[in-house]
Amino acid sequence: MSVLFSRPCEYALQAVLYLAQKREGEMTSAKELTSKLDIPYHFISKILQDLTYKKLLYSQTGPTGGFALAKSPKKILFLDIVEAIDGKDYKTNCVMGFSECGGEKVCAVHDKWKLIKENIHNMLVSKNIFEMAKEMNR
Amino acid sequence: MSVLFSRPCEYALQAVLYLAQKREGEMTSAKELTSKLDIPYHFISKILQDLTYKKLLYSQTGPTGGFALAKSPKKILFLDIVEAIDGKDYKTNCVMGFSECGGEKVCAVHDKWKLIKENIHNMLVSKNIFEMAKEMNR
DNA sequence: TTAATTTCAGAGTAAAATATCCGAAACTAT
DNA sequence: ATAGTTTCGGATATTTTACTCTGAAATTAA
Repeated sequence: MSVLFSRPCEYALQAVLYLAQKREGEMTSAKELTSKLDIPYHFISKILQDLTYKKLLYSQTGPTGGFALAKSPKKILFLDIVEAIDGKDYKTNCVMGFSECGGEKVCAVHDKWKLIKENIHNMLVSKNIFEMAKEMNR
Repeated sequence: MSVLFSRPCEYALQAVLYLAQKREGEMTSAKELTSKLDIPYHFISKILQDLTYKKLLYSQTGPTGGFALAKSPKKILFLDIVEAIDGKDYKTNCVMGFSECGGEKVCAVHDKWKLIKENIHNMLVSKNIFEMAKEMNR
């Protein structure tokens, strides 16, 4: 089902993008996220906790509590989320699964895949999530 | 671990590329493939059977038996293998996992991802597996 | 201070992906 | 014919990923 990123990573991207649409500092509960996005409650909760632990989100318990971005959405890139959840695997692993590929020996599509990876990286850093959230609102 | 294609698909690509290095018509056993490539015996066997069922390989039982490409490696593309095993998911699914993305509404990186997908497609069709196998031999 | 609402932490379950086993059928060579 | 070697088909097992449950701790407001 998922293409390039893990399921938790996809959910994290969706959630962060949702939070980026809120006014700065406003708290959003896991409950709201689960109803607006189509993500199981306990699962998104875990992911949000994880992002909080990694300092990308800020959280607060109690009523009026919830989650918010830890810093301005203008200063957060897609790449920050992706690397927090999935690490850098997509950058290092051979697209054909050859374990040797990368050093001395290299697979048959290594160079082409390298270019594509650069494009992907570019996609992840070229816009901040504030701009992205704004785009999606239309 | 795997980046873009499923594990079985990665294995299939490796196996087919190995077969493409053989002279036309020569049979190769699952046993040989499992020892040359780093793929579990029973698993690669299944994948080869699957590719045989899908007419990409030809097979024969008994000693001297094994698997061979069903047609000339000059007429087989990477895309043929990928679509046989994984289908077209990477072409249709949203990279952020939004189920609505694609029709009316569209996600924040839809256009960029579309370009990348075109690059990937290009990578899968620009060379046939005969050329690829030749390259990798050096 | 109590009840309600939220996140937190850790364990548990379910489903999907990956890998294995086994007995049968097909083929080859002796 | 028979023994050896291979693929075939279907079931099973294992591992990883996705998802859930439960009880506790923090916060808020009445």
